[in-house]
This record gives sequence, structure tokens and C-alpha cells, in this order.
Amino acid sequence: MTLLHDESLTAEELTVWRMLQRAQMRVTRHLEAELFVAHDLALASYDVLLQLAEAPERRLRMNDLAGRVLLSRSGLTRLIDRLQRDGLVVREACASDARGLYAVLTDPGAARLAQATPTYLRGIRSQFLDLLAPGEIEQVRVMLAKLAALDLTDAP
Amino acid sequence: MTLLHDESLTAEELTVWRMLQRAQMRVTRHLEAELFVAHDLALASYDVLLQLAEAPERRLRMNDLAGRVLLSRSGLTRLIDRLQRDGLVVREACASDARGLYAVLTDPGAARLAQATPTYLRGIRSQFLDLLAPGEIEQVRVMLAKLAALDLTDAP
DNA sequence: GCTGTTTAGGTGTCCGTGCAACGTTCTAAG
DNA sequence: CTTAGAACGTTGCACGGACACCTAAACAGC
Repeated sequence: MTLLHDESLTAEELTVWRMLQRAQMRVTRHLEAELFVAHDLALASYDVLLQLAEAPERRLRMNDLAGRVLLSRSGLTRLIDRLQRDGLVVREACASDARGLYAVLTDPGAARLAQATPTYLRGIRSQFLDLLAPGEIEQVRVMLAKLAALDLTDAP
Repeated sequence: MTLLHDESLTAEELTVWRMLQRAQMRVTRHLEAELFVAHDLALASYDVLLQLAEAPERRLRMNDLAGRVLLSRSGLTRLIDRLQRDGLVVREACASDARGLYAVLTDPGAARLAQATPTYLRGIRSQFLDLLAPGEIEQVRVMLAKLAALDLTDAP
């Protein structure tokens, strides 16, 4: 602990950060593994399908989608390639902007999402929500809202 | 909670999980980027150096270290390769077990860690801790402790 | 002693991702 | 209309990481 001056960060604060890293990693890996073995779906793929399912007309512009799933645009291009190859998503041209493409959820994609969702939710429950008291979940929500507020000023 | 089906997480609960994902990702990327531009260190590299610095005699067995930095053993092998190439770490044989290797922090490694640490701490502060009230940090710590408790039953 | 099993670590290979560069299209200034 | 610049999406490339497999050493039982 000699490395970490008290004036900068207390040991407790640093511990909190490291615990957060570990907890998030653990839950993510657990979720990813379960989704993969049960439905052959990577977590990023699930997120894409979910975002599309929630979007109006089951479609989103590539750029927009990339922002929502925390993936670079190039990363999303490849991911959509795979999903399209598997028939879960199709690309459609945008009428109002010839540069634009929509990623559109197909019926098989929606079905696959529906299959996988129970696994996903069960994972979040068992690895995360069930371990916290209801009041704590609310606390977390409030705190995360503060962190999320930075996103706006952060990514102009 | 259990009276509900798997499908029925409340919107709030699901939102909390997604916000957590985003927040963690945002902070991690910010930290990684700053460490990289300022000290040419990946976050994983920083973690390794930090773990070694805190370990007795600045050394840890490869296997042990892999667990602490949430990296697969093969991933750690490559990472230590790089760090060793850069002179920040050396491998040393283990006297009591001829199979074993220690990763040992060198003086240049410790110096590099010391240089990078202010950046690291500043990042955690600005992106995470400063956004929460002191009481909230304690709340988070308590919750994370619950999540971390699962690690034991999870990875025997 | 031998022999099968387990553990430590490294290697071959594949896959996913980010960055930088590119072509295309839209938009604004002249 | 023309042209400079920005925005959208894709591609070449390199890197980091995981998985499966491999060797060497330790340990178990006989």
C-alpha cells in the first residue's frame, strides 16, 4: 500500500473499484458462457438482437446501433455480418439517406432472441440481482444514473 | 421474486444491469486510453504490475497471478512475454517446484508502475469515485462484497 | 522402483475487436 | 454548379485473448 498515497485514494476506494471490475467480469463471463452453450449466442450478439427488438420497426441505423451496444462501428459491421449470415438480421438500405443502412431484426432473429431471453434474465438474476436486497438495487440505480450522466459530456 | 417467471424482470432491474455494463465499460475504456497514451501501458499490464508490487518479494506464481488479474493462463503467458521483453518483469524458476515459475517485478517495472499510478488513480477518481457521495461508495462496497462472495462457490 | 493421474506452464490456432484508411454520399459555402 | 468538408459504413491490418493440446514435473498407489 506504500504505492498508493492516502491523499490520492484510500485503500477502501481502490478496493471498491477492483471489486467492481471483478464482479462485472464474473457476471459477464457467466452470462456469456450460458448464452453460448444454450443458444450459441455471444453476449454482444444478444445485445444487438435485443436493441433491435426494442427499436421501432425492429430496425436501427448501424451507427446508432454501434453506440448502443458499446461497439466500434467496424466491430459492429463484422458482428452484423455474422448475424446476417445466420439469418437473424438483415441489412436494408435507408430511403432518406443513401449512405445509411438499417440493421433489421428478422423473424428468426426475434425467435432466437425469445429463446435466449430466459437464459439471459435467469443469469442476471442469479449472478446479480438475487444477491442484492431490493433497496440495494434501487441504490445502485441511483448511483449508476450519476455515472451515466457523464456519458453525454464525455462523448460529443 | 421467485414467484415471478424468469422472463419477468422489472424494467428497472434490467435497466440497472445495462447501466452497470455501460458504466463499467466507459470507465474501463477511459482508464485504458489514458494509461496507454501517457505511459504506453495496457490496463491488463498495469494490473499485473500492481499485483506483483503488492505481493511479497514482488513475485507471484504464474497460475496465481492469472487468477488475480482475471486472465486465462495462456493469456497471462503472452502478457508476461511482452512485459519481460520490455524489461518490466522477469521470470524466475521456483526452487521448491521445478514446474513453477515466478513472475518478478523488476526495478524498471516498479518505476513504470509508479509513474503510471497517478494517472490510474486520477482516472478512477474522475470517472467513478468523484461522482458518488462517500456514503455511496461504502454502499457499493457492501454490495460488491456480496457479489464477490459467490466467487468462491463459483470457481473452486 | 514403476505407472497412471494431476498440476504448472507454454504453444498453435482461431476469433473478435479497435484503429486507420478508403469510397461513397450528403451538406454547406462560394 | 462547384467544391470542400463532414458523415456513414466497410475493409486491411495487427493485436490481445481464449480454447485445446502439449511437455515436464510432482504426486498417488501399488
